[in-house]
Amino acid sequence: MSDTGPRPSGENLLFLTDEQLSKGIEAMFFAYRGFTADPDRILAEKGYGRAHHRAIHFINRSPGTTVNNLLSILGVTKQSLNRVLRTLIEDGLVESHVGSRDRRERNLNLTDAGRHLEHELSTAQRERMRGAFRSAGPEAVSGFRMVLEAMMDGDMRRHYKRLKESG
Amino acid sequence: MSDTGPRPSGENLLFLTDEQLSKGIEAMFFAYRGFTADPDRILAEKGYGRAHHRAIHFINRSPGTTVNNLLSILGVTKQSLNRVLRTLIEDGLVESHVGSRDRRERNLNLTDAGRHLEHELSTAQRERMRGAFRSAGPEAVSGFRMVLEAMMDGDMRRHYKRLKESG
DNA sequence: TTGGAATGTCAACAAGGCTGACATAAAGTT
DNA sequence: AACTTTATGTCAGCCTTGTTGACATTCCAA
Repeated sequence: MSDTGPRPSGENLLFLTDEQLSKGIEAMFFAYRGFTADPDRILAEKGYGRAHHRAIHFINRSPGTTVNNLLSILGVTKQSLNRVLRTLIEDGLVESHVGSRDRRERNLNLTDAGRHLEHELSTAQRERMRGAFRSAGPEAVSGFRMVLEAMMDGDMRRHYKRLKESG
Repeated sequence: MSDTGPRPSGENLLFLTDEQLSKGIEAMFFAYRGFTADPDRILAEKGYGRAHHRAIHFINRSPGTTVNNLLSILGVTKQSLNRVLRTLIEDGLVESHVGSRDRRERNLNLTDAGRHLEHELSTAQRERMRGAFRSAGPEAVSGFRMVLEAMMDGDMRRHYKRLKESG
């Protein structure tokens, strides 16, 4: 269970030692820090946190989305999300309108101010991603996405693919 | 700044649209959720959180490490780390010994119980990583690591490489 | 011996998770 | 029409994990 030497996977000739896997784990940990670092700085200036960023990101990505859909993407409780949404609506970054087909629902959209902050955040994060993609090269980018997609839970992969197609 | 069509990078012929970069961003977000899901379940059963996991992981990776080194790897305040370390020491998962060269320092090590929990956590996380690596293939794994390494901040990349070499 | 570094501890606070309970409106079902 | 379910919002309270600030201790080094 915890031998250290290399061994064949038997499936596709991949030799995956615990050591190699641990390096992948540490790579994820350190990279995620970099991934969030730039938006975190911008958010901190304005008194927001990562939770606000996530809400803004996915509302921007699926304009008119409902609270329930956002809940299932973000994987938090409605109380948590509601606290964040309330401040964003109060601050005039997000608009909430009663749904047209189903009036129990709320359709969420960014205001101009919301789109402005979204752009600021996503630009910073994209620049980091662009730098990483450029320095690693196109083949690496494809591998990066394949591994990440394979690492997702089923529900999250569903959301990911849906957004990928719609985008 | 926000045009949508493809455009040349001019450096290595990579065409990186904002859309492609956004997909990379979402891939990171959803994949990180999967990355932490299995350890989170185990930790929750035992009343610990991710902060405990991180401490246990890096103490295991660098036995005898000091508090200061851990602080710089984890990027939190000593008060935050200390709270976590205190519970781990009280629970008998971590040992803290006065340093030999410098007796102001504390050398941190896992106890047998600590190693046991570490193994349980890392096995779960490695299995997820192994599955992702296998399904994506060896070239994808190499690309995955290149992109992640390029995404890190300088300090984190230093820590990452040091651990990679020592491992 | 004095200054600074490494560590630990106390207190207070905030963000952002969580659960549970309850309210309301709208839609669906019988 | 009556009832149930769904979508949302809200209140209260709790936990983890981050923060800052203040202060004590220990001990290396100049």
